[in-house]
Amino acid sequence: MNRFLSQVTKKVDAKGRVSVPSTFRTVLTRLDIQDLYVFQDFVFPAISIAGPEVLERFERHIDQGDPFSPDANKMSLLIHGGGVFMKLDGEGRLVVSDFIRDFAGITDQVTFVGRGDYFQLWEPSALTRMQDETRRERMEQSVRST
Amino acid sequence: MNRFLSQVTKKVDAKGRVSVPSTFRTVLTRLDIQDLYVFQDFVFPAISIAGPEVLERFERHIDQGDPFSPDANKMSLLIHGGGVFMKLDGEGRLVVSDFIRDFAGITDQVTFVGRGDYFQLWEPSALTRMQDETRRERMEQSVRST
DNA sequence: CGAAATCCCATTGACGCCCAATTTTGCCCA
DNA sequence: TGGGCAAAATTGGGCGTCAATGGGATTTCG
Repeated sequence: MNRFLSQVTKKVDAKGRVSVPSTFRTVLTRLDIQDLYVFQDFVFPAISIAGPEVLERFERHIDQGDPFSPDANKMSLLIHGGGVFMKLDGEGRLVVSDFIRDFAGITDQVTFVGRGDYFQLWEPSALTRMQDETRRERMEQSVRST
Repeated sequence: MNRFLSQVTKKVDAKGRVSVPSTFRTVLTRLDIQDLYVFQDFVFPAISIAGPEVLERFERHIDQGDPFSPDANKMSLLIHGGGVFMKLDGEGRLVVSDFIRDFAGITDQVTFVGRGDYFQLWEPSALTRMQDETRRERMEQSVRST
């Protein structure tokens, strides 16, 4: 399969590394992605990881408008200031930098979450909390609509 | 990669210096930039840092109109009066002058923020506030559009 | 001359790259 | 169905290099 699915929780080692699940790495290989565009998600307290073309898409979006406008500047602040390129090491591990750690509230454990054509890094309990909340909201919606 | 990305917070030392992240310095070298055009940003309470050609672009922009017009004068006030050339020291450090300090509200910590083809200096909390605010705005946009 | 800006050097710490040990997984065969 | 194996994946750590930091020492300029 060529998309990112499921979720796995991994320990961050003493050097601050986590090995990316091999299933995810397989997808990366299939999509021919070496450089990872790692960015602070716009919606969740999580890190999103995709290929370079995602950044390029964001940039094209900015280029369409006035580059001096507050909106364009704010967008750039998110996608440039809130993003980095990273590589995996020889063993397929990712360094959990402060950039990642602080934004996602990650300490010694990371949950990898597939999101289709990209994946995310979550602080484990934050993910379950968000999922629970979402299920609850959907329940209430269905109740209302009956 | 040949653009400025990500964000890093650094301490200003006792002599008022901060070392520019090596990733940024690498980009500067790749773009062959020695003299830094350091100016007070037009949009944010932050300092923007780019190569000399950015100033030249601004000047060309002014030259296109009536040089005596209020607009051209105001523009010059910003790009000339609000800008200065600086160099890094031997170890790649930048002196945080009052020019920078006062405008960006920086005291003992500076956040370097990549902006694509240039980078910025922010007072750390001001940056996170702006980024959070922007994400919130984007959220509200999507909600409205549903 | 005094204060600040520069230059220079030493130490510390972080990171990339590599290899070894261990665990897990998939598969074949009894 | 249960082992047993081999391959793959994960994990831990060593080591060299480079970046970051702190602190003199020296020069510059008012």
